[in-house]
Amino acid sequence: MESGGSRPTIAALEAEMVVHGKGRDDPAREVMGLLGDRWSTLILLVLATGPWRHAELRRTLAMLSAEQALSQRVLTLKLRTLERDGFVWRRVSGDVPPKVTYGLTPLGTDLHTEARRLIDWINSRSPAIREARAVFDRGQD
Amino acid sequence: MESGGSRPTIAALEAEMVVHGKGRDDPAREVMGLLGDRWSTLILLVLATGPWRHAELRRTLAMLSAEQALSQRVLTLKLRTLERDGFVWRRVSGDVPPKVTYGLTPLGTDLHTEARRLIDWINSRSPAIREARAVFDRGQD
DNA sequence: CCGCATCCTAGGCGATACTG
DNA sequence: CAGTATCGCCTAGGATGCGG
Repeated sequence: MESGGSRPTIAALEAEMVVHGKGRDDPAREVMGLLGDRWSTLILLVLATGPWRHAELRRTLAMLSAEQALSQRVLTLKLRTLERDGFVWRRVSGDVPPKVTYGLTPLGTDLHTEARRLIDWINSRSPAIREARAVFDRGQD
Repeated sequence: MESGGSRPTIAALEAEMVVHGKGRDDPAREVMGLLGDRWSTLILLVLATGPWRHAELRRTLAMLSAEQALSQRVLTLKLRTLERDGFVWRRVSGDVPPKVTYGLTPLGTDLHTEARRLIDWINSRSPAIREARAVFDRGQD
């Protein structure tokens, strides 16, 4: 395996591969993708305060995002993914009209805590990031 | 503001809004989106070992991802975004053929460290996540 | 070798309408 | 109220060819 990008560093990288995950269905890649999407981190943020019903959760998310609301369909999709991975639980009571409640599992609470650590770090660096952008844009004319 | 989803918890949420970021151009949301994409975390991983040239970096990324290589175009796009936000530097020497080298800035090194913390946590929980998926899929027939 | 322009496809996500 | 189906937009990102 020494024809392409052989380097002393390649050995270290191969050791890291396991950590990072290679496949497309790897939890690490998928969960990172989840946290990077439009709504999931915000959903975790709201559910961290306790259980919410679908419609109420949707209104609150719209309020917090200060943009337009997410569609009913998308909220269902996001919650379904979160539930599938074990971060969110779902409880149904009543039939018509249905009454569905969502909340964080212990695993979901932990995920929220971990994600918040990273988000807080990014926010702490946002002045530096904004400055870098300004410099970059100035150099690009 | 008391008609929609008013709750005791809404006050706590509004306090968090600032942390989480409201706008579309907020660094927190954008960087999380970056880390959630197909290649950026892997690029950080490789560049953490030292500076790399474009083509060599591309080959290595392809190797590590165990899938097909990312296109030249996409690598350039990703590196440009990373550079724009101050995580990556870019140095050109030579004209034809050009010789371009990329590496992590101190800020980029820190980002990699922070992101790794979250990725490591996810990996530590991947058995639980896989198990949740299995249970979920079984309940969905 | 590297970057750019062009073209194309898959998927994320919003809007709307309909069922139980 | 909650979920699903259908639609259509828009962006991420892959393939290819050109030019410096």
